[in-house]
Amino acid sequence: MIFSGDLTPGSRLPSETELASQFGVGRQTIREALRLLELSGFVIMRKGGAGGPIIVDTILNTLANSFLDIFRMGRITIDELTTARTEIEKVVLVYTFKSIDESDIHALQDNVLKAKAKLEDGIQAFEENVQFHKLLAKASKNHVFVAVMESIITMVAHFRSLLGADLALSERATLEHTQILDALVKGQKKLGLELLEKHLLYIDGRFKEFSSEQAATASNNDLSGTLRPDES
Amino acid sequence: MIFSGDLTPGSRLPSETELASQFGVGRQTIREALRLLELSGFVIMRKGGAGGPIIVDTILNTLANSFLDIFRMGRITIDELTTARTEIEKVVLVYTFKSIDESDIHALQDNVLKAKAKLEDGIQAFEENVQFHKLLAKASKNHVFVAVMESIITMVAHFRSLLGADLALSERATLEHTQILDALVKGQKKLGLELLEKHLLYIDGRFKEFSSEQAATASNNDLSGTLRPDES
DNA sequence: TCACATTTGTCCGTATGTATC
DNA sequence: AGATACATACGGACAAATGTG
Repeated sequence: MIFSGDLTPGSRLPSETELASQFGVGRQTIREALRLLELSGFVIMRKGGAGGPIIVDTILNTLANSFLDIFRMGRITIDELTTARTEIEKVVLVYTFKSIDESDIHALQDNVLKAKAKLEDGIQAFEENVQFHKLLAKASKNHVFVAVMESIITMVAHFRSLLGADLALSERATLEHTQILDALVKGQKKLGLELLEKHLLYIDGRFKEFSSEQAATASNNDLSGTLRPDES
Repeated sequence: MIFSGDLTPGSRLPSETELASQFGVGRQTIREALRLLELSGFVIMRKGGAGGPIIVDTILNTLANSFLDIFRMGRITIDELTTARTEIEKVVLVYTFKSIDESDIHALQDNVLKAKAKLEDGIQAFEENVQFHKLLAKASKNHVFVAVMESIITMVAHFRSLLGADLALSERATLEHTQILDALVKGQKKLGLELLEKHLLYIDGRFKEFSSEQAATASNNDLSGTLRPDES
């Protein structure tokens, strides 16, 4: 029913006990089935009066968390990550140039404005800097690109968050985002691609510096993090 | 412990009852925790004497299933899928040319030989044709590319399996795989890229024919499939 | 602010099917 | 072929959380 669209986000399923009697099985069986749906990103469980299993759509989150698991297992090096990110984002940007529309541009402009406001207050615009690239992918209007980029960017953001704050980095990133957005608005495809490549090259360079510094100081084993960090 | 490498595939965890008493919780709580690990691709549950929760590594499978969920929800059109597949695979092939080694070539040769053997017997080499592209990605030696391509190819294969058998298509695919492999062996990068592009263009064209034919005949709603089809 | 109904979260005990030795 | 170990499933019960009146 979820696949066919009969159940859309916001719909509320019957309670566990009701589902159990409807299907003629025990509550534990229903619970594990609901747990599967929850982990697949199709429902969330809310306690209390108006609670119960509620249809949601957090599959992109689930997908990104799967990628994060691979990263956390140490099977992906920072070099592999940045290489793949750069190559794929370049390809996606070509389609973004083809398909971008007014609302995309507005969202991107809003993003850099918010980032600049934060920087004015002396705090780094980490979330906005990450979000900028997700918005770029969305503007390509290809859901596969969106899903892939969302996952890769999430891994990059996870790695970035492991390295403390860096106001200067966020400032430079925001500036370069502004330039890329400007090229997008003006339809300067070649310039936009060059700017993106330079931008990613710089960011990746800083990442590699960071990771070698970190490797030199301590053996950060990242066991403090939860398994499912952010279900926003 | 899985992330840090203390638990590697093949390790066996204590039984549910033992884990429950170790952590001071009930069995159902342990069961749901194990279910989470199972769905995340970290363990499988085996019944019987030497059974119990066993550490495995099927995260790529979990990842691909997440993508499949998005596809099944109808959020990805066949056009978006083939476009993204073509663009990303072209990028990956560049890295495959850089990093391919003897064992990769051997695996690819083995693949086309098996495919030809099947075709000789008059049966289509569906699995081998799919596997060829996964092997190409593996030869890039970039785990992000591997994960992304594995997922995309799985979606393509899922869609392909919805359209009945087609011996001629499999024959042509195998032939073109042979040519691409030949270019790889000889290091003819430009030729290889051209061959891949032509190959994907043809396959995608057939897919679009198929899907328009299908749309004309019946409203296939794909509800017969299981939620978690292949946990090989 | 307080009580109440609803629903999930967790627990225990028990029974059964099943794979392995 | 039988014993064993284990997951799977059921029913009943209570605690905790959450929204409503």
